[in-house]
Formats: sequence, C-alpha cells, structure tokens
Amino acid sequence: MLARENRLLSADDFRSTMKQGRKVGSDHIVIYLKRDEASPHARFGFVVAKTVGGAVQRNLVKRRLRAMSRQALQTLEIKADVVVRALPGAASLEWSKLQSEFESGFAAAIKKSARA
RNA sequence: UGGGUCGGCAAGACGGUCGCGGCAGAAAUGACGAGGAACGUCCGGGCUCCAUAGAGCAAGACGGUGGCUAACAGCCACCCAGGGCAACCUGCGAGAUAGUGCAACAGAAAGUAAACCGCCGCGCAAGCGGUAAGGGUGAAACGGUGGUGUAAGAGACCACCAGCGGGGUGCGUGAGCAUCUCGGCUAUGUAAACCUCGUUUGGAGCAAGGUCAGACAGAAGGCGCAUAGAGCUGCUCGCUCUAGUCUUCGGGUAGACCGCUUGAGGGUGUCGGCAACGGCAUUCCUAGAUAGAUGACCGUCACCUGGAAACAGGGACAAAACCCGGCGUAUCAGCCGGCCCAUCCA
RNA sequence: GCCUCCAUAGCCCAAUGGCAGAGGCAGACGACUUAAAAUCGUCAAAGUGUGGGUUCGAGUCCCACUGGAGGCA
Repeated sequence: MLARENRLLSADDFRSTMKQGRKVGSDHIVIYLKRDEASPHARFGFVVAKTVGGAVQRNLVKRRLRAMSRQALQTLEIKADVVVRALPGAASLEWSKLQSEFESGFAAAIKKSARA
C-alpha cells in the first residue's frame, strides 16, 4: 500500500489524468501519466474493472500494482499523476511478467511525457 | 473386504526482510488485522426515524402435530403419504358435501345424467322398449372379486375386500394408531386455478438518523388559505405538523465527527431435556476501511503428484462495509465417526 | 442498501395449462430478368437459459440457480 499523499483520491483526479495524460498500452495494462511539477508528490491510482474478475482477483491485481508503484516511486525524480488500468487477463498473470510489463510501460510513459 | 447412507472436523503451520490499516503511546515501539461460506440477498429480528406504532378494508406470506427461539418460511422430535432389500431419503402435508371455474384430443358420455357397438324382448321389416355384464376411447368412466338372480342384466340381493360418513372403547399432550359397531352401497381430479378457514405482517432503511463546518440563484406550474397539503406505499378513519406545500427545470455542496463495533457474542465445565435448546459458574475481547487496508521476496516442516534418488511442480471456492439468527449456492486435495446391505472367516 | 424486468430459430419477437410452437428480417431453392435488385412461390432452421416440483399434460404455474438489462436512495 502507498502512503495517503501518494494516492489519487477523487474522481476528478482520475478523470483529468486519463484525459490529459500520456497513454501507453500493453497486453494487460494501460498507463496514463500526467506531469504536474507544481504538486508536492507523485500520485498513483488504479482502475480494475469487473471484466478482470471477481473481488478476490481484482484485489490481488490492485495490490500487486501498488507494490510495483511503490518500488517505482523510490527511483522516480519527476512529479506526476499516474493511473493504471488493468485489462482482462491481468489476474492470471504471474508477478514477474506483470512487473516487466509495468516497468517498460512506465518508462515509455515518462519518455513520452518528457517530449511533450 | 466391497458397496451404500447419514453426520462432523478442517480450510496447512512457524519464522525473517521491505510496506499498508485503524488502536495504544510523547516517541521508540507494541499487540491486532477477511470467511465457512465474508457470497446470493431468499426470509426473520435488533437498531434508527416516521405518532406512542393506532383501527378497518384491500394486498401479501405461511399451512400435519408437539416443542425450541428475540423472531422466522429456520431447527428438533413425532405422525401420515410416497420411494428404497435396508440404513435412510423426499413431501407448498388445511379444506374438493361453502361456492365458481377448468378437464384439450379421443370417446356415447368428463360429473350427474346419459347409451356408440353390443345383449335381451316384441315386430316380416323399419323401429319401439329393457339393460349397463362385455367391447372400444382416454391421464381419469360412477367400487373390486365371486355368487344368487333374470328374457338379458344391474348393490336388485348375498359373502369377502377396498373406500366414505356417524358413534363407542383403549393408548398418546397431540397429529394419530389399534379395535368394535351402525349406515346409503359409492360420493372423479385439480386449490403451486379463483376461493374458504386458521395464523400472521404498519412504512422506510446506517446513503437510517444526529452534531459541526461550508457553498449557491432562482424560475415556472399545481392545490390551498380554514380546509388544504404533507408525514402516511392502495383506500377509509384517526393522529401530528404547517400557513404554506408539492412537482418540474436550473444552481450549489458531497468535508469532519458520532452512529461503529461488547454482542440474542465465543470457549470450557456442570445441570435439565430423546433432541433442537435452556439454566448456572468461570474465562476471553478477536477487523472497522472510505478509490476502500493482507502484497513482494525468502527459509524450515507437513500433505499431494511425478521420480530409484537428487529434485521439480501443486494447494479449491471465495473477500467484511451497521450487527445478529437461518436458508440457498460454490468448494481441489483431505481426516474422523455412526448405521445398513452383500461376501468371507471364527 | 432497497427493488423491478427479461431470457423462445442466426437476429427482432408472438403464445388462453392442451396436437409441442405464429410472424417479420436474414438464409437456401425456384419463377420473373440478358444479368441483378425488387416482387411472387416453396423450403429449411427451435424443443423455449439450467435443475427440480405441481398437474393426465408446463414455453405458460411454483421453487432454487445462471446470465443480462434497468431503476431508487
């Protein structure tokens, strides 16, 4: 779990990040990243729809994504809002595969947003 | 030993590192942190507000008997019916002489009367009369079998059996069971069709409800000012509140705290009861989030699968959101016990 | 949290408890046409989401599930 200041809390935050942020997709996840140097912290949020699975599967996916986000936060230098959307099939994926997907997608999103 | 049937247990254990949630603490830190179904939301309650929870109708639910319970559509014991060699299982199991409806097709006829082919009598014949044994239809045909009887037949009469109704005796709290006796010789099925009888249900739901803080902009229409609106789901009455109130459109806020986890609570012992369950004593406190807390990495042991071994792989279903009691449904691999049947041995 | 509705042929849908199922679009074949469209005719395609029950008989009535759609606070 992330600390409270590193989480997206309101529906408006989610909406603006997904609308204005840079979007990078892969087989099982989609990452939206919006740079915001004015905000005090980098913030993460997760969207895991019912199509992913039942409550148990969705919680597992959310927790794994949170653990990955926490690791990414330690090496992150920029301030940004990030939303990770999980797609069907993410629940049956192994940890290492999901992690590699997340890391490559996250790096691509940072590169893309730096160009903008 | 094999097969069956019923019930119960458990939901791998211990530890390390990095993190999360609320709690305690000044801090360091400490203990705690999803389930047997947390699920589906099918019932019943507690709790909160509406009147203190009221009356009648309507509407719904339930339906063998006795008990348990806060309550129930649940549970226990028993009765009856059906299935099974048996253990055991299944049953929305009141009422069809209160009334209404329906019973397609076939068939003469589908519920209280009648007669298609027959059979018998009369008649040359057409036909008329008697009859309901036999045939045929159907899911179902107005008791069954055997006899007496007759022109042929028929509960017309008789015996036994089945079934219905009235009465009695014994046992049982009771549903009922056993048995005796009398009566018409017989009355179809369907109430998970309307209905009748009995019992029972006021409504809304923790986004209930309350405290604090904060934001905004009003407009149109309906009904009313002493009978009108709302609370109050369909109606009538009754009660309370208000001079306004409701609907639609538009605008604004969606923050904090309480409710919020100690409860019809769990464990153990003992007593009462066939049991469900209850009494008493003692002991324990065990999640309270709000985009919503359990994840990642690793070690040891146990289980299963493959393998000679090293070793490799695997572990279901499914996650609290005010709280309980049930029901229903999902569940890999397991463990334990009662009972029944078959076979073998003594 | 509280409710409501739906499931029938590839698609949209109808049905009084009664021979088990109507219609339209789409499909196949034929006619018309030089050919095609349109039109006309013919044909095929379902066993009514699943499992039980009531009934002589169930798409229909009852119960439990499964999947889907919607509403209110």
